[in-house]
Amino acid sequence: MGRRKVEIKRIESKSSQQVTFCKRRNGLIEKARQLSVLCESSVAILMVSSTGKLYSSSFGDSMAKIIKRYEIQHAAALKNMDLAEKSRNYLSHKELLEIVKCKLDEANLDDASVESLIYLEGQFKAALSVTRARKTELMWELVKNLEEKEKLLREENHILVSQLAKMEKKRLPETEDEGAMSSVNSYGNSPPKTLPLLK
Amino acid sequence: MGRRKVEIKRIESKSSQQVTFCKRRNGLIEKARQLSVLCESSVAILMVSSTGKLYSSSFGDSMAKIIKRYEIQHAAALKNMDLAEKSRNYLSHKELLEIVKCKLDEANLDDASVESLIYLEGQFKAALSVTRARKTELMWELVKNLEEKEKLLREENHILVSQLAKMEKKRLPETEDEGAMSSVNSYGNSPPKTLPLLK
DNA sequence: CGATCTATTTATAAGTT
DNA sequence: TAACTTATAAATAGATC
Repeated sequence: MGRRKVEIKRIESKSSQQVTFCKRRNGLIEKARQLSVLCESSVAILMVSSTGKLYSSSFGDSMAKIIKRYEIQHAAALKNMDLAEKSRNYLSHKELLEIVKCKLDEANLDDASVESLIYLEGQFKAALSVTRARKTELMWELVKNLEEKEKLLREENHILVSQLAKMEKKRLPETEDEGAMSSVNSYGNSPPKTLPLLK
Repeated sequence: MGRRKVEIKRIESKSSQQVTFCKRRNGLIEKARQLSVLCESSVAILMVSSTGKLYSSSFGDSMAKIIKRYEIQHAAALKNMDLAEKSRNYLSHKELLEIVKCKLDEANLDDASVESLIYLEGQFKAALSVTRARKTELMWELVKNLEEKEKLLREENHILVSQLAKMEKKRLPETEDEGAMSSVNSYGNSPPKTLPLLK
């Protein structure tokens, strides 16, 4: 669209290239703006000229947000893998980085303010440990249950031992044998069929 | 450039909006490609539709490289600002990381390790996971121990109940009382002082 | 719906200042 | 060199299939 048709191939003349870059760069940005407005969408454009200069613009959301969005999407495939496991399997720097970025983004979608890297680290660890914390919690419940059972069983045992000792004494009153089973408390004579302890 | 002029403002009809998004998105991408080829430059475009779907394309360099370029540049602009002030101004974690990376660069870590901070963080997290795994492991040991104890205590109980039953019978041979404690196996007459079960 | 067509608008290459 | 002009290519809105 100009005085004559141009082939889409490298422009040899550096100055023409520069002019065209400038014109088309502006055109691209305007098109992006229009797309954003017309279609209620976010658009980000990054351009690096042949001389290495960077141009960027975004519409709708901020550049940071759009890029973050991209990275979340991009890392989505990796995010569910267990970090430690990946580590053990000799993850490359790049892959590990992807996972880490993803986790950070997950932990930080609302752009909360931060004061230090330690805070960030804390956020990160917290996010990481939610699932594990639940697992630990359940395990603790299990352990406590078992400990309770153990205590009850020991009590029951103790009572039984006492009863046995008493009966032994009745049968053989001369025995002075005591030791570990020296009973403390006595119960009624009828042997308990089952102590109402376990389930 | 169509049958009639359109104002650049939100398209009300969702379906028209969708059609326009699709057409102009393709147009934008083609323009980006042309700019890249004509002017030997790199161009990246990210678009998020109103329905939240992400579209991206890049020409020249890879998306990752272009974004990294942007982030480094962006961080460079931030690196001289006061950290605390930036914090107050709702710096995102990502931006903070950029600053830190910059600082690391300044501190002249060699160029290849621009990402070393994030990498280290990843490593750190991996280490954390390992620690958690160890904790879990120990907990499982604990659980298994407790379960073993429980089993042994139940056995012991069972034996004690049997013994009591036998003695009861000896004293009151006429009793036909049985029930839950009806014993199965018998032991020697001497009551066990302590069964060698626990610790 | 999505692809294709075409009347128009828009972008821009080259020319001009 | 950059800004303005203009002839023309390209993009696309709405229609049609």
